[in-house]
Amino acid sequence: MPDSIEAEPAEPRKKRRATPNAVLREDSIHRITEAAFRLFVTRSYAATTLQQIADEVGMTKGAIFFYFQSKENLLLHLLAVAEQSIVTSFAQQAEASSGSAVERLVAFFHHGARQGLERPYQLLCLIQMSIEFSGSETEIGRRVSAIYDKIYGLLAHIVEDGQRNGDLTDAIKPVEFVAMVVAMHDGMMLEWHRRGGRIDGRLLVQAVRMTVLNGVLAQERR
Amino acid sequence: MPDSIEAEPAEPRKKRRATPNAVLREDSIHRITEAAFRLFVTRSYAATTLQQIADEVGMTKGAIFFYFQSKENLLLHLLAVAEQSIVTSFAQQAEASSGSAVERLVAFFHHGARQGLERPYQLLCLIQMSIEFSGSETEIGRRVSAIYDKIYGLLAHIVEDGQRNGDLTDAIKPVEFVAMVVAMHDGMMLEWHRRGGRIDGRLLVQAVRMTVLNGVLAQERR
Amino acid sequence: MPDSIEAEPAEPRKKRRATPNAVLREDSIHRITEAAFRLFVTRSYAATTLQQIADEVGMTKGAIFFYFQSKENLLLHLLAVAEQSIVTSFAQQAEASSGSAVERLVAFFHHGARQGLERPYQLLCLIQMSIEFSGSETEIGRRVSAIYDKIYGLLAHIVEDGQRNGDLTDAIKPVEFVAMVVAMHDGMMLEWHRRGGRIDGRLLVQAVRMTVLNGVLAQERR
Amino acid sequence: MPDSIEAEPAEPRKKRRATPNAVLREDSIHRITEAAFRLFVTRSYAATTLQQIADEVGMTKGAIFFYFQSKENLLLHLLAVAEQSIVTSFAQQAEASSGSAVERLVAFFHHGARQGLERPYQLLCLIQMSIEFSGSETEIGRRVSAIYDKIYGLLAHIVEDGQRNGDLTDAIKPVEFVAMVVAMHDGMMLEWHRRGGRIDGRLLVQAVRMTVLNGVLAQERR
DNA sequence: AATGAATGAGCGTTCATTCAT
DNA sequence: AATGAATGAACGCTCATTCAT
Repeated sequence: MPDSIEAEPAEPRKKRRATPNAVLREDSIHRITEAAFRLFVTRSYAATTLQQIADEVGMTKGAIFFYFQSKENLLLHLLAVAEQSIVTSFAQQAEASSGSAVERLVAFFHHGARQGLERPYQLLCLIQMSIEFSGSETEIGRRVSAIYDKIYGLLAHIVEDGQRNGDLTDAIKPVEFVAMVVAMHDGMMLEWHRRGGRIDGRLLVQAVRMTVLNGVLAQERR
Repeated sequence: MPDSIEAEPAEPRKKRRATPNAVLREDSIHRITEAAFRLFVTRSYAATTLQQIADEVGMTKGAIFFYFQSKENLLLHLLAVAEQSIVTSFAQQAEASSGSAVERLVAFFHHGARQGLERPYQLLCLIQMSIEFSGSETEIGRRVSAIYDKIYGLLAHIVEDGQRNGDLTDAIKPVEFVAMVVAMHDGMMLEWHRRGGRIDGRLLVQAVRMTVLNGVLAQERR
Repeated sequence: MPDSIEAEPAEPRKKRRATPNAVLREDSIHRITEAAFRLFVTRSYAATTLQQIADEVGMTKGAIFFYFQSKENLLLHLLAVAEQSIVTSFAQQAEASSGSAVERLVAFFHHGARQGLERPYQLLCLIQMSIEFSGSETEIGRRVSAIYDKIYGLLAHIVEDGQRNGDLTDAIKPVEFVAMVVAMHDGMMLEWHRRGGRIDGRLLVQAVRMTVLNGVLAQERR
Repeated sequence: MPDSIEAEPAEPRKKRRATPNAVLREDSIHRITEAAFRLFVTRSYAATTLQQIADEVGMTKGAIFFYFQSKENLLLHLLAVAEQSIVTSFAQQAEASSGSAVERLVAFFHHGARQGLERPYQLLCLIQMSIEFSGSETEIGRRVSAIYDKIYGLLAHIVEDGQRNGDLTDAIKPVEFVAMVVAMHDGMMLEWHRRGGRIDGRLLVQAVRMTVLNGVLAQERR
């Protein structure tokens, strides 16, 4: 049950006993969430209708409004879920790690790759919305920005450490370094999605990792 | 007049010489095209209304229908323009080039960067639509795929040359190599757009180019 | 417990004595009734949702359906309550009265004023619904008309008596006389409600009563 | 053409020549306005759907949105029209009048009665909305309040004059006096509407006027 | 006695599109 | 060459209503 970790939408007015109702509730929320992740990623938020989501899960639009109070709120829920299972979990891992900066950067790519394979739509949802709402002064725009700022912050920390220790080349300034790392990470995910599975995700990750570490020049030419 | 090269929409009812009318016509098409590029990129195709485009250029929706016969057709026109000024021009340059594979790959990044700076919305439009319509079985989806296949083909050619010559490491298979190059290129553009100008485009390009060439490891650690 | 005299909705499944349950039942019905009176008057029937009523009394919509079987039925209940406490009580009083026609007309205004002060929403509900459903061929429309016909009948009786006895001027025909009395009575209540308490109800009643009795011309000008 | 005096909704973006289009425009606006007046009065604003209005005028809902941008805006337009043809015209008349206070009060009733006979739905719309939105903190609520305040002001002026001159009894305070006049005026209109034409409007007006002037007591009883 | 889940009809609104002028 | 009027399908959303528990 990878998704809907700690789903927190629309608290019911009263206590939540472990009744069949509570189970039904969690299940419905989970199914709507899953369907929304997939559709928002494959057709964009604006082009996805609630009817499509409802059809997918075999409910009516009304059911979606019962659990989430609006389309926007549904997306905000998805963002919270995705942030939790992707960003937060990486943050915890990065904090706990005692590896070098390079190891932690590689871990970032691996973490992304693993998430991308296990719950591709969560990661892609984050990326997709960061494009669809980039710079938009809506609540969603602000939420997405906040999530990305968190990622930037985590990576900046690692990069500064690495440059201080001499693990990473000083030739690139931290801000651009971080931007580049995110660019490669997101670009990789999008390219994988664009190819619609007609490319081996693992090989792509490997290619990106090798390139980031060593560059593309053949050994002898350096 | 960088945009609207080879505008082919809405044949005028009578053949026209370079009358004032024809000039007005070109100008109207050009203005609509520019506005559409910008809006489709910043708000996505689905979320942009023809009214917004019409407002932007001071015309009515009817005028857009007069020149382009549908919203979809307008986007197809944008794709043709973008393909022309970005892909085709790169193809010609790559063909003419006598440099090494690495030099030609670097040229790809530089070409993208130059386009990104000169007409950011054209390049971003291509990328954005490749996401918004990835895998969609519409005419637009097919058109976008065709353009990307063209890019993949051009790059594959360069990479194979490079690996044959020993310019590029053999450690990565051509398909994934190309995917990686496109991923980095597009990721870079998106990250630049995401930051909304709060990052220096030139520095970002430089960071990506250096990393692609040499990797991130400090010299002594290799 | 002024409201909900003769509550007749939703017969309980089993005959109940005055058990705690029956008390709870009466209390719930009473609270729903009160809230509905207030909301139907202040926001109109059409614009009031059952959710708003439910929120007001701290129950769920389901509870309302348990006691009253539909929104329409809830309003019919309100009308019955209002008719009982306003029209019927006035009828009894008018019947028992041995005063002159004028005294009984004044009593009508005073009765209305007293009801208006004690349970303003019941009286206003009647008036409001007579406007909202005037001439509508629904059950509610017919119910409201019946209530008003009862009022017209009572007043017509008094007026005819008064004109026969010479208490009231013959210059006005009974039907229009009654219409005028009701118009003034209801208009007064509405004006008081429109002013939202920013006017002294007692002074307004006094002004209307004096005018109805003596007119507005200063004594010496008559 | 009683309604739509100076209709000012949705200014077209460009110049308005006296083309057939402009005529069409005025006609469509006029027909929608008329239908809306009637339906909002007979079924209330909340209970009237735009579909009903569209059906009435043989257009689609979209046409209503083309001219008025929302249901609320349509009502605001109605209020502006009604204010113009009822309140403003009375204000001009009252200003120009050189009669006594009593004559001007009678003129108020006659003005209302004439409006009520010529364009009953405009006057009733004002009254109806003053009930439906009384005290509501919406734009409509504020607009309606402003209109009523204007009426209160006009009448207060007349009453104060009258009491100063001794035309009107001093026994009633101006504020309550005005409230009473409005109450009788509106109550009369509502009663007439409530009876749905089953009563002679002229006789009702006469009854109210006589009562207001002389009261209901027979001459000899005073 | 009352709830929470879910429905379905219909609402106000949007928007690509058509067409007479 | 371009507009303004109008459409119709579909959208996000609301709400009275049903029902198992």
